[in-house]
Order: sequence, then C-alpha cells, then structure tokens
Amino acid sequence: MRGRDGLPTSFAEDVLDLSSRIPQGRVLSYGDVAAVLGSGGARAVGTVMARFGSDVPWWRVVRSDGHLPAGHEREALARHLAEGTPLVRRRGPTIVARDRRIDMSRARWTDAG
DNA sequence: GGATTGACCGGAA
DNA sequence: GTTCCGGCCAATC
Repeated sequence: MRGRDGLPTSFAEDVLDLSSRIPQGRVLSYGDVAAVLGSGGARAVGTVMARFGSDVPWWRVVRSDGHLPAGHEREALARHLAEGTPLVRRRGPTIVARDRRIDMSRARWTDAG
C-alpha cells in the first residue's frame, strides 16, 4: 500500500480530513479522533500527525488532559491564544508554554462525526 | 515476515 | 501535583 511514497494511507487520510474540520477555538484529543473514526487508537493518531500533520490545523488535536502536542508547545500555544481557545486559568504571574493547558470541558468539539 | 518507535491513554503509586 | 507502567496501533526500519 501507500506509505513509502510520502502519501498518506487511507487511515491517515481519515485522520487528516477530520482534523481539518475541527472548528476554530475547539479541539479534539488524539483518542477522540480515533473514537470518531471508529478505527485506530490514540497513539496511531499521534503517529499520523507527526508524519503528515503539517498540512492541517494540527494544534487543534491535543492530549486528553489538555496538554499541547509534545515538542510543539510553543507553536500550539501561539495558535490557541490567537483563536481564543479556552485555556485553564493559571495562578502565578509567569506564563510558560509548557504549563499551559486546554480547558477540555469547554474546548472539546462535541459535534464531531 | 519481525522489531522498534512514538505529537497517546488511563490507572496506579 | 508528579512519575511509572501496561496496553494500544499505525508507521517505520
């Protein structure tokens, strides 16, 4: 099958298609994406995003606890601040990207699928 | 065909 | 709050 020629597999295409339909200011967790598609798993979705995610709004796919994608916290935070995604309130004065999380109870996209 | 990797998840300590 | 661990599954070697 595909995969060696730089083209996404059919599972990867499904992940990318769903990711591209997440509304601005909303998010899905990696596990949510797999659940909506009805195939694969959270880790497999992460694998696809790492390999093919550059063309879609990848920052709208986050961890189930609201943490931003590992290794991409800075870029993701900038995007979310720009589009008004609900974030958890921080108490201290210092704002570090690593400590920022999505408020999943408010930001999760519930109309998916 | 098998082994390893990883932008994960949920529970346990 | 944290770290650790087993399970998970597509992509990659």
